[in-house]
Amino acid sequence: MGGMRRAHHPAIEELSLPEVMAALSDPLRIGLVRVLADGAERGWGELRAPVAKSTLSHHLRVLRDAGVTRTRQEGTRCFVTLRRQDLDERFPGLVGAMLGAADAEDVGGGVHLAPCAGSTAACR
Amino acid sequence: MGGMRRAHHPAIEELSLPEVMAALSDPLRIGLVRVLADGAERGWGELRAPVAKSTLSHHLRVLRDAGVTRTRQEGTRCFVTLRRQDLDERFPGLVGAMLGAADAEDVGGGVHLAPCAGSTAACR
DNA sequence: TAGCTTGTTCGATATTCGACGAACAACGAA
DNA sequence: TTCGTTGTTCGTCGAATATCGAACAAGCTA
Repeated sequence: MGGMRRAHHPAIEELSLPEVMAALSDPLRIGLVRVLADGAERGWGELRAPVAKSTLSHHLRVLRDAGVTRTRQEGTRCFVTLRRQDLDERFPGLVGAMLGAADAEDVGGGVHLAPCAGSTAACR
Repeated sequence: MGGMRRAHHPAIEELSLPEVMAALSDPLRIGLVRVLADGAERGWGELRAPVAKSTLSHHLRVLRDAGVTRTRQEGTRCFVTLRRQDLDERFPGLVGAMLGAADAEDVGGGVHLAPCAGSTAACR
């Protein structure tokens, strides 16, 4: 894909509380985190949100730079996961509390997974 | 004091997760919340932060508008409290987790209380 | 090699945010 | 009434953010 020379993923000790809070203060990004909350790895293209492709890319970058998600590249496509364990280690309970509140009021409900034409392993 | 016609305090049901997260994503504001974390009401003038008075007022307004703090006016001065109970009711565990993380890395350490020349009831 | 797919990056806007000093308003005190 | 105190609001600036469409780059595929 594009100029993604190598996505930077901050180490656990580099996670910054204000930066993580800021990353989690946008409805769309909260929606993305909710979609990833079950711990499963999701394909970039599986993610659906009511914004342009470049905007979605931007938000995923903010989450990645803050250390909230991890992006793995395989061939020409990307897979995203929530860094739940790292976050819980550094900021115990924070993500869980945020997710609980977000679910309760359906924050970022516009984000969801592609209808995933229920075939075999196509949807991972 | 100034044009503060009537500070608006959102009701519990009006609290917005993204807005609260945003309010808690600034180091200085996190510092203010930490200072108020013991539940005690603090005088505005007691609060010390390495910014201009107008900037401090701005940050306190952001916290108030988001529903994080409550401001009470008595005569010519203001008293601020953390709306811990309301926040916990709406977003269980969120503030606690944030405070735990903030304490661990001393986020907003530049904010503190005035040396409070240890007299009688002068402090509060 | 030529083309297709998949994300990223590049401008270009429009908006918001943090910070400051100065002016202002409300209240108590002299 | 005239001050002094206490915060808020205003106007301004530079930096950051959200969004979009277009261009681009890296890897499959034909």
